[in-house]
Parts: sequence; C-alpha cells; structure tokens
Amino acid sequence: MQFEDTAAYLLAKATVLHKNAIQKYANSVGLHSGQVFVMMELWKVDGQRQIDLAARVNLSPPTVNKILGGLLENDFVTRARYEDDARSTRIFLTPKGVQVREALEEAWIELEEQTLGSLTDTEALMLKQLLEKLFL
Amino acid sequence: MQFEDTAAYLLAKATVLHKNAIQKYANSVGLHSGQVFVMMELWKVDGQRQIDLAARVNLSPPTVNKILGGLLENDFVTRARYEDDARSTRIFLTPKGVQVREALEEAWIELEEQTLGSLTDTEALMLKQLLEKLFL
DNA sequence: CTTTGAATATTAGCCGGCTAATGGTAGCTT
DNA sequence: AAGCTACCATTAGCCGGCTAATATTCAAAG
Repeated sequence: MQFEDTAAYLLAKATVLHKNAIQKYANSVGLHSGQVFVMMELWKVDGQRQIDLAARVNLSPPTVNKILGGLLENDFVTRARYEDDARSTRIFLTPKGVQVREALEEAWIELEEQTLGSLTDTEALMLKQLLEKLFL
Repeated sequence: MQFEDTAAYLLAKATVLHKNAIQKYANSVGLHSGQVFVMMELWKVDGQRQIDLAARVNLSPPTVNKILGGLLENDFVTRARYEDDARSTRIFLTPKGVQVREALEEAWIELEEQTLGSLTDTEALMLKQLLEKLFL
C-alpha cells in the first residue's frame, strides 16, 4: 500500500505547510495562529461563552481556555461573568479586538492568493466546494 | 469580507478535524500522530539523517528530534552515528518499527474511508489531484 | 596549519492541540 | 431541604509545532 496515494495523507501534508502560512500572516497582525479562528467567531457573534466558542471552532474547552488567556493578556478580549449562571463566563471583544479585524482581512487576502497560487479559478472553486463537502 | 468563503479558511477548518482522526487511528496502533509521517519516510528509505527526514516531512529539525525521542523510547527506531561525518546521526527502523507498518496500513484504510465518506469516487479523485497540485 | 564559516544535532522556551481530573454551580428528584 | 447529576471553567500533564541559541564537527580559505 502506498500511503502517498491516499487523500488522508495528502490532506495532512497540505496541512503542515498551510499551518506555517497561517502562522506567518497571523503574526504579521500581532496574533498567534490559534487565536485567529477564535477571533473570527467573536467577530461573528460577540459575548459568547467559552463552551460555545469551543464548539464553533471544533476545539476542546481547555484549548480555547488557553488561547483566550493569550488574547486576554494582549487586550484583544475581556472576560465577564454571566449573571444568570455563575458557571459561565462570556467573552467580549475590546476595541483593539474589533480593530484588528481589518488588518487580518488584508493579510488573509494575501494568504488566499498564496494558497491558491498554483490553481486556476475553476480549480480553486472546485477545491472550496470539495472542502466544504468534506467537513461541513 | 467573509473569511468563511476563502479556501484558506476551509482548509484550516478541515485540518482541525482531520488531525483528530489521524490521532485516533495512530493511537490505535501505538503511535502518536506526529510519529506516523516520520515512520512513513523511514519505510520508504531507512537509515536517513535527521536533517533529511525533517526536509522530507516538511518539519523543523527540532520537531523531528523531539518526535524521534518518542520513537526511540518506544523502540520503533534506533540511532547510529554516521561513519563519514560525526555531526550526523542515522535513524534505523527496529523490527518493531518495521512490523507496525502493517497495522498502520489497515488503520489507514479505515481513515481514508472516513475521510472521503461524504464524497463520490469522482470527487475523491478530484480532491486528491487538487491537493497534490496545491502543495507538491 | 590556522582560522573562519557552514552544517548537524540538540536544548530551551513558547504556543497550540489533546485527555483526565478538579471545583464550583445549576437543576432536577426525592 | 438534601442529594444526585449534569454542566462550565480551569488545572495538570502530555505530544507536536515553531524560533533562537549552543556545541560540535567539517570544510574551505588563508
């Protein structure tokens, strides 16, 4: 059997390089690679609980907790207790957290170009459709 | 701008879930997720130097060094000095390291089915071709 | 032959992922 | 009211990724 012929292998291989690219562009706007996806969810819906954030980004609660620690230290978000339920905390964007979105959008456009650089427009569209079908 | 519409976003999203799947099947044969790709390279060419392994798997030398530490502890590989160059070490598979390939192949087939479960054969082929074009 | 520079492995330290275990709270059952 | 159970956040500890810095060795230049 040839591992290299499997989609599972190719997808993992692509992952490694893509992760490096994300890290590069995330760092260029002052974020770490893991933080960007949490921020994206908060830009969609602000004030979410950690457990809901974890579900949205498909990460474990401890991982999200750790990532939020970094975002808190750098004043991208704040934590607030939720009055109706003392177990939960809600995470809110700071002005700095709102503002960094614009910078990330610009960086993301470059990332997208780099990612799809070797593909035609048709192929790019096909890839996106297949990825959506794969895991959504 | 909608991050969710970009291939960079979708690829990262697919990555997260795929990594979990790899971890699950790797563990089922006694390996950790990062170790499987190093082993695959050794199954192709045994006795490689660490620096060359790192290049083959697209990881940094310190990362490969750490992964090899785990493989050494569990007797999947051995280290041997390279006669011609005292800077280098060569990594060789142990019998256990050779043997585990068969188990991983079986697990990998299941992983492949799970990964491509939602796709038709045509789509699966297309995905593989696009991934190859992306990062090879 | 000495010095300088490149290459290889390794260590330290960070972030990002996981599981397992803890502690506190809410809610339901009795 | 008491107690069981489920839920949420957090901590501890592991593996996997990175960059930066170190030590050793090789090779090439002087």
